[in-house]
Amino acid sequence: MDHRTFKTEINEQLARIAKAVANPHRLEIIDLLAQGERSVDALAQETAMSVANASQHLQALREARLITARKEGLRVYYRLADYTVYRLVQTLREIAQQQLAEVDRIVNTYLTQRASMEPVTLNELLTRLREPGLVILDVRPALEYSQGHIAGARSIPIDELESRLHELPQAQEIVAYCRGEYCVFADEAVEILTEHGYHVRRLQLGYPDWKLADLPTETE
Amino acid sequence: MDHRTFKTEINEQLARIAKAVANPHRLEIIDLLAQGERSVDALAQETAMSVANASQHLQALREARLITARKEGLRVYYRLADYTVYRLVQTLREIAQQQLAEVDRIVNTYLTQRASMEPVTLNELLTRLREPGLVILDVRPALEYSQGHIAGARSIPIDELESRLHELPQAQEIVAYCRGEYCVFADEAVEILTEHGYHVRRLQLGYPDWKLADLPTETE
DNA sequence: ATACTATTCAATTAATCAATTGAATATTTG
DNA sequence: CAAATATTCAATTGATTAATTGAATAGTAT
Repeated sequence: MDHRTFKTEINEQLARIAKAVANPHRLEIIDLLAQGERSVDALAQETAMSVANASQHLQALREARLITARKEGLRVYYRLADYTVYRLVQTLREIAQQQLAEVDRIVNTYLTQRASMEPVTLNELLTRLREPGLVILDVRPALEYSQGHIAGARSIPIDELESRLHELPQAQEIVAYCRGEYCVFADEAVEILTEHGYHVRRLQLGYPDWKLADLPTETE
Repeated sequence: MDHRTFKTEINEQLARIAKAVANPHRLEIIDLLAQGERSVDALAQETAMSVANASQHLQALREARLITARKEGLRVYYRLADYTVYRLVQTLREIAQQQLAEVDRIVNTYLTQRASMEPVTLNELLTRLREPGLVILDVRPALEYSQGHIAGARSIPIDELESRLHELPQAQEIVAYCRGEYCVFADEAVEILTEHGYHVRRLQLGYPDWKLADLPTETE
């Protein structure tokens, strides 16, 4: 029994997964794929990378079996190999938040309104899902909403919010959410809605966290 | 509001944590530190690295704020900066097991008896903690046992087990555990004890998983 | 058939990472 | 004090990673 070799080989497999996510672009790609399947050029655009570079990063994730692909015509669509792959991002996020002062500094620098907003926890929203006076507002792009969203949520993509305010009843409380803890769409929605006199709060996490917690979702 | 920059900076911090654990030696170091604080030369020995190399890897973990150090005389002792850092290893392990066929292949190659042994889950052991006929056997080195162990466990380090069999009542059921899912001490203990007619099963995970689940622990 | 398009592949270059080496630093002992 | 020791530091070397570039491949439309 060669323990040393066993240990080494096992830890090499664990490191293989860690290496695959040890790059900021690849983390962002996983985050986007957790919203729903995406083509290479869509991912490239969203992450401000060249198609060739995005493709290389996707091959790295694929080598580690974290994503899978299907081809349709000219396009290749990627998705998470298993939804639990998103747990890698979650755990990294939680540990980084806990251990790195830089995370707070970055959040406080860019999201200056967050300190004054009490977010809604997943659990709180779960208990209020059937509340008649509550609007759950998904401000991600409509495609993402249709691929999966919190049960009962309605969709107004952030870039349409200003022009579609009239669709939202001012008497109701709104919980806005988007892609995850570091997605800014919901922060922007809270700002806009607050300026227009709405009672609105941001959901603390995002759709992938909700889904991964096996809470009620819908697709369109 | 520069979303692109915010996204990039946040993901760089997440990647910083991932990079720190994206090395097999560093994963093993975290695993060992989860058993309790350790000096550099002890870590170097256990991981079959030079002291200089171990020290370099420790500096990498330290840069990512995953470990902390205290000095005592000539020696520097390292520990996890927070016990939840072990969650990185747990998550990587779970995703690797789920996504990489290589993990099963490696385990089946080196731990050939595992397929025929039904392990005890943490939950099952928790419900049986006060069972009078059950012996919980910690087969890690005695130092690790003293730094922290499952409440009510007794210690016989694996390298002393053959010579101390007489201390174990053959009429009782034994649950053996060690450092974690890929620690082989408990497998070896099961083999030895089974050969000698004991009724013994391995705990599925190890002490750090037990501790991280906030289940009852003791120190000596 | 040609032209266009989405993606991958492979090569190149620069940056980063890992192991080793030996010196430097700090502590302990006789 | 000198000698021994545990660890870190810094430099070197070789390996790996990331971005870019342009060619190759496969699919679609005319």
